[in-house]
Amino acid sequence: MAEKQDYKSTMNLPQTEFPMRANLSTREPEWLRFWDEMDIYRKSLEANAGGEPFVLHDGPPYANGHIHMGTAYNKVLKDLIVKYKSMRGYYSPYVPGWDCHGQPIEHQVEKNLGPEKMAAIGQAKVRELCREYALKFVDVQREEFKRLGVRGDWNDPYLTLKPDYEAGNVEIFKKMYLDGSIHKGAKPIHWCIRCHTALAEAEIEYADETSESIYVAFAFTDATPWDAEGPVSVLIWTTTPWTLPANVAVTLADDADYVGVKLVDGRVLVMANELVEPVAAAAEWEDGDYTVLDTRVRGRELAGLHYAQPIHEGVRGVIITGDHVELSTGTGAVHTAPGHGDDDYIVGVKFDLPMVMPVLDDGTFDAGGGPFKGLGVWDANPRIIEWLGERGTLIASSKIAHSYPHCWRCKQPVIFRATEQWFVSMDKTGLRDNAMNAIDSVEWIPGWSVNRMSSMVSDRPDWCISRQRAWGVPIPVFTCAKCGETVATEATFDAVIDLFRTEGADAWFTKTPAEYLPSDTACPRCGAGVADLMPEDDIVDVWWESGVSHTAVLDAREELHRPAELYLEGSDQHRGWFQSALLTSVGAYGIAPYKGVLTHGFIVDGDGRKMSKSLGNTISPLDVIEKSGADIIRLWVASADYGQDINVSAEILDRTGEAYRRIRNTFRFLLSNLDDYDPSMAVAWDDMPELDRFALVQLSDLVDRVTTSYDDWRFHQVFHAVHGYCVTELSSFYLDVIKDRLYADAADSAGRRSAQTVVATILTALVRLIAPVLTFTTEEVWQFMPAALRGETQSVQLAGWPEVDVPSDEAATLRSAYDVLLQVRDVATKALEDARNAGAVGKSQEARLVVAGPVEVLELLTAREPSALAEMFIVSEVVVGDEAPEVTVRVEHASGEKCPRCWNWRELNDDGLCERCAEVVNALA
RNA sequence: GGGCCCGUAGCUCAGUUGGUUAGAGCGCACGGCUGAUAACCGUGAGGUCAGUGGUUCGAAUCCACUCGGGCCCA
Repeated sequence: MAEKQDYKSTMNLPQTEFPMRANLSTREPEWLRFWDEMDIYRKSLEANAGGEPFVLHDGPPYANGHIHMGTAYNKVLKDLIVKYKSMRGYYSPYVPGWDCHGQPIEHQVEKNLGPEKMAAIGQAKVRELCREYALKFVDVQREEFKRLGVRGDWNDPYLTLKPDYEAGNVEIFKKMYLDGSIHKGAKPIHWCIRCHTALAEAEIEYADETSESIYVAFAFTDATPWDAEGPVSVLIWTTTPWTLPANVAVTLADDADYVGVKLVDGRVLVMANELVEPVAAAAEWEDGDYTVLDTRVRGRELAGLHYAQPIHEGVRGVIITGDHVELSTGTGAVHTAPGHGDDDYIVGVKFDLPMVMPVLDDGTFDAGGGPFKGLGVWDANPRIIEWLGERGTLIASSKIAHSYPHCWRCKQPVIFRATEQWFVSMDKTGLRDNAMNAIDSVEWIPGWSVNRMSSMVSDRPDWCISRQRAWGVPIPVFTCAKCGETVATEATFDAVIDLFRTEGADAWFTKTPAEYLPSDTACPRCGAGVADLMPEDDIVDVWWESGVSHTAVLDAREELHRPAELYLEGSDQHRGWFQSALLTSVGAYGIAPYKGVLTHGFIVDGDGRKMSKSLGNTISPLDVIEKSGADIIRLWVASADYGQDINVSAEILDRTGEAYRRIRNTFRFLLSNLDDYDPSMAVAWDDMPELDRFALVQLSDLVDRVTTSYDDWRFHQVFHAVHGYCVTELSSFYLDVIKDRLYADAADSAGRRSAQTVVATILTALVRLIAPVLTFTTEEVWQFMPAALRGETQSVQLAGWPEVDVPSDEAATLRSAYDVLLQVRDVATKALEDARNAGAVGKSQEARLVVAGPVEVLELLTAREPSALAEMFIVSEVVVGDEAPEVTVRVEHASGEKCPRCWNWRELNDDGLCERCAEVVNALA
């Protein structure tokens, strides 16, 4: 026992302080302090001050609530890219931002206050509370993002509520307004009665709702082909009875057949031929209750006929035709109220129909509601049905369950209602075409993303940018109190830009225009002076606000530039930020705000289902950090293919943790064998054993593969390449093989130093390759490295990118030779396993191998030293045997005795050691 | 209902222009080692490539449909 201990002390066994257990949740914060103290963000910029710039422009998350898996994923992916580019030498500033305005915050503040207090305080006070609320969550999220290891200018982020940013909105508005892209118009939009506001598409949620379903007969006042049969009406179907007061037309399908259906009371109802049966079923007509008359005409033949408006006495409506008429439901005759529907609006414009709008902001009817004046639309529904029933024009009535739009905040059903709004016109100034062209100039990752963007831009309606709320940036124009004219000129815009820049948008609500507009400002129509100008009440859509960051941030900050190299967000932003940024940039400058756009999928659970509280399948990144550490999240981010949805579950995180430990242990083993190493001991390529050269070839190939994967934005392949390399190339092959040399050869022998040279090369390359991902762990590795390997470089983040050069001709030869040798090794390990199971050997070092095989294989083997083969197979002896069609390996017990020091089987010297060990031990003595 | 996208072993991913018994790593089972030890090495078992039907001499790869899922829109 004592003797054994002695030999152990003569060996160079692995030694390192680098802990096997990561204990990330407590150690990571220490590295955050370390980086903070050295100001790593500034240092990374200074280091690449002369480098080509790479600007990844952060899309601002909404300053509301804690981060979740999706925001964590997004930020880590960005950080990974920024750090990679930075290590490649790019000047890569990263300025995080937050979206601070908008309805959700205002709504939350409103909820906290309660409706009474809310009504009692003024707009300025509301804005102050909203600001406090937003800033609070900026702080919360900032700390959470930092904890993930994300590097950026956290001390000076961009906030959409900052005065400079608010002024940026006006700069873009000015350009687009003066170009004629922005106009005021009436248009049906989603309107929330409760919130008294227009809602953007993004603010709408669809949910099941039960509505009235009614069939109503509109009596013709002009002659029809069916007049001989009795009084003729056109039959319409609607699920919104309250829109009937605004009816001005009935739209038919141009090409469809329409028939008259005669009821037992003699009335004739006109409807599409193919919908007669469904209508009969809905109206519960029995077979004898109705007759389909022979006369049938195309929809277009009825166009121009008039009918009596169903609600208003003495008013007439007109029959028109349109493309949007569906023949799958209803009657084929569509009740048309241009103020209450998108399709209706479009045909209304086409046929120059009046836009009747009898519904007020609060959802009640004005005089235009006729008998229903003063009623709210939902209350009016049953009354209207009753009223129609009394007049005999109600043919059928039932309930229908269908998907209906709701306000995303108050969850109430919304209505379509025409109001005065501000719009960005998609076509008036060619914005749509210009945007489509700009899309072509951008690199979209993944490639299909361009389809999605193109189809959305080509299909989208004009962009309604006004909101009737308090918490935001005002639409920066004025209205003449005398004549109602809009006043907005270069001079007024510049004055507003100035005002916002110096005092913030709050000043819009606390000052009068006379205080900041040029004194000679006057209404161009009636000549009224500045004292008669009223600031616009509406604020601008938050998508507009975040969209203009290309100007408010990229242009405004010295370290950034426009267009940015990359925008990176979830795929929902094709309709959100990617688009609002594109439209405002193309509108103002004619070009896209980004050179590249990377989109990732959504975070879903292990079964591919979306995460939701009701499903109970949510995972919080904060919990994962607490339990496992941020590097586990970062490794998970890198391991998944973002081109599709990204799964996360306890099992997936467990697997990720296992992969992490494998990588960490590989680093630990590399470190532990460099304890006595210094770069001055490095062995040159020409002096290395072949195996070591091959290891460098493998490393060089890895660097190439990983670099290409990063450059191609395929980060999951970075993970797979690095992990696979640790497991296959290193742990189970090279590192296993060189243990004998590292442990048993003399500490300063050429063989050991050569292996250490390779180990050091692998370590310093590998730690850089994975540093963008495992930001904490690689820093830990960096700080545990022999100081001389680290050099002057304080942090792995400043260490640059590895280059491992190997002579290419020799590398090619080695690759092909080892391709075969490793196959032989596979056969050998299998044979050893069989021998082990048979009880013939335990450790492979107890074995002697006899290899037979095809002549070209035997040639490869005999060309190498038997000792090199024995080393590679980790056995005591390898003998090249006879030629055979297949490679076969016979396992025999090694001859000689087990050397008590190195455990190889050898002829032992008198001192009981093998030749090599005797020499080493003697030299030590 | 429409647009875009996804569905390969328990998990994460490879699968070149369609071409032999579909691969890797992890996990799992079993074994070894005890000088990487809450480590390390080896062997093995796992897949009607979501399903159905086509095109083809041949399909995980092309087409259609169905099912399941995601984002966006109605």
